[in-house]
Amino acid sequence: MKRQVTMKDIAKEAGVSIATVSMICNNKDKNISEATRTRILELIAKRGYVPNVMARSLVTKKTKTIGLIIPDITNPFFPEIARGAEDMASKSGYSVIYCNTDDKIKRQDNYIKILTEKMVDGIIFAHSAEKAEADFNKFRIPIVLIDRDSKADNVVGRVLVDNEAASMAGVSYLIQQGYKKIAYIAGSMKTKTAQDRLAGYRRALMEHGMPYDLKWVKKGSYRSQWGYDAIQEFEKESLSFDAIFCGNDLIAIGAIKALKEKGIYVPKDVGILGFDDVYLAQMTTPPLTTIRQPKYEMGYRAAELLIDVIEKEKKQEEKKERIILDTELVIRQSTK
Amino acid sequence: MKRQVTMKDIAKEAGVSIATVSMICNNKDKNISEATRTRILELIAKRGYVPNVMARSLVTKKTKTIGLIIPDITNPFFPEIARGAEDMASKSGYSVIYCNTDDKIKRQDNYIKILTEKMVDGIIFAHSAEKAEADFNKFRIPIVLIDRDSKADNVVGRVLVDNEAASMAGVSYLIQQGYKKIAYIAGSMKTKTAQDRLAGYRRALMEHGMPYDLKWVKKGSYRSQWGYDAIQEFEKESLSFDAIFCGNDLIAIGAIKALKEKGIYVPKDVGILGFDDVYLAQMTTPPLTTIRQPKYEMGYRAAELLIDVIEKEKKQEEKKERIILDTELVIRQSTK
DNA sequence: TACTATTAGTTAAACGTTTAACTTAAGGTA
DNA sequence: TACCTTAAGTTAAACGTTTAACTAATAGTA
Repeated sequence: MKRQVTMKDIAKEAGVSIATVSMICNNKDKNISEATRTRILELIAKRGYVPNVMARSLVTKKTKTIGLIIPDITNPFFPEIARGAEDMASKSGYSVIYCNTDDKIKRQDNYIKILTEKMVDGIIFAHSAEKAEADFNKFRIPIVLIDRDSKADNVVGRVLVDNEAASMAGVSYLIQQGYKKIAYIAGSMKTKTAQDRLAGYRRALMEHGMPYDLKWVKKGSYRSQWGYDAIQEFEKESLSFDAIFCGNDLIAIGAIKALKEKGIYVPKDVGILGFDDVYLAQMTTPPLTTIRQPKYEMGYRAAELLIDVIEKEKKQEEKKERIILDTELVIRQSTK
Repeated sequence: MKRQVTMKDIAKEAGVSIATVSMICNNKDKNISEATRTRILELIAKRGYVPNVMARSLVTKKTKTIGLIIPDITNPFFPEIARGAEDMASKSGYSVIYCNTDDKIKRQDNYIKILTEKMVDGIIFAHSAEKAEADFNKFRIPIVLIDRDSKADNVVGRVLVDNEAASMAGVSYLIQQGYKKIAYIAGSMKTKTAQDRLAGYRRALMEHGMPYDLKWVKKGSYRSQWGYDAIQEFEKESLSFDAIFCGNDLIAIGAIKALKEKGIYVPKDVGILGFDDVYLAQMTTPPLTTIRQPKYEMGYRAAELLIDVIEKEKKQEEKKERIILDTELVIRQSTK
């Protein structure tokens, strides 16, 4: 591979100093004559010069790169978030390094270390709450939380959804539709979202004067296999229900599959309510009634917020934005 | 934010030279006494020193970062690939920057430029063939192609699937099941995959002495809306068929939806064969018969190959690996 | 004329590492 | 004793930029 063309080469060939070339590249050209400016620019194009970002970053301490730490890109909830973040980032000239943690603290810590070393300018983070509260002090860079809240106060912002209110609205809808015995299959309780959704489920029941009983809630993970398995558990305990609120759409899909195998039909025999409205949700039979989260927007706004902080170099203290995005109950055919 | 702790700080505090610290950090410590070694290591831990990768990269010309250029992470075919690549990369201490091109040449070129500037050590690339052949000469870094082949000869490797053979096997299966009039809804003809799958469809028909007629093939995009629309087009032309081979699972799902709305049932009235075996495929009603691609493995192997080239600094000429992964016909319930 | 401003640059230090070449002291060998 | 080897470092250049501080020449002004 041929050697990279450097500023030095350009400067030498043009008979100017390196600083002149640098200034032209960075549009700090108030003190450069139009003639030299175009001459240098042409030379740059001709020689195919591209600036070395390493060298630049070394002095500016900005890498124009952000990190995106999520549990698993393979979970259909996350690609849209990632896409939103990437679209916004690239619009502002940033690249994004993505990291899958599987909600494992160890992987999470490792990525934090790596991203710190790589000197990313900031991080978008859907963190696991496995340890009571993540230690964000490890970060010396701005971080914005998505999807999952945390009490940690050294983050510059959050882009969330009101999981409790959304769940409450969803379960209330179920109640209004006449469902009497509503079970809840929760996702991983390691996440704040699962805790909030449980709280919403509970509040909906209470406010409608219906009993809240932990017998009717199963706690597991956010995978469709868990939805499938949870149904078996309910059956073992011979618990009967006429509707199930599921922690996310994947769980809902697994549950529907299990019910179908037992000859129980949705929504005829039991109603199913999902959460997220992933792409899949409209493709299943029956299409899922679910609570939509604006996933793309979540990623987009998070990147926007983060980049804003980075560029303004706001102190973390200054302004901690908390953006709450709207959810929407999407009524399809898994409920009557 | 506090200043980064540097090697200089460590060296000064320990009363050694910077070079000593550097050598210890990089395990080039043959000439370092065990005593100093542990002393420095302890100091590093105590002060929380992390090396500045920018500075290092500036001299070594390695960033331990690779790029992943794909059309769209939101397309369920790609997350698994991305995950495979990321898993392998992080195992070897590499990070991955991901880029969505939407198969737009302009975005593609832009990312190539950015990744070059950021000095990634290599690129994994699912490229669009919109322009006859992509100009990989823009790259001064190793690149491995995934999913879509190209005649370009300045790539260090490819990880592919034999789309033609796989399609031929799939369509042959359809024929063996007794289907007589098999249509094909193709994805974007900008991609080599779509072209190869068409070739396979054609060969299957020909080798079984069945007529190949372009009336029965519709060319569009890899989105489920296209599958839906293609059915309307067939109807307008009042073409009848008893099976459809779809360019991917998304198309298949869209087609099934359109058929269902017209009261045509799968597989009773028409059989449907998909491609990819995305997660969705087993969740739909009916679950899709489809040709599975080893997506995770594709990403994993591509990263493995790329990193191998990077670390060995093989010349591009030396060894151009072409890895062909096995596909598998997964028979579910969308065919009889 | 003497002074100030403006234009169009240049100089050189700094960013935090890596690494080839050198040094110095102690120990071994003939 | 004189010479060689080895261990345990040190020195200094290099990587490719950015940027604050400086300069030199010309134009404008009182």
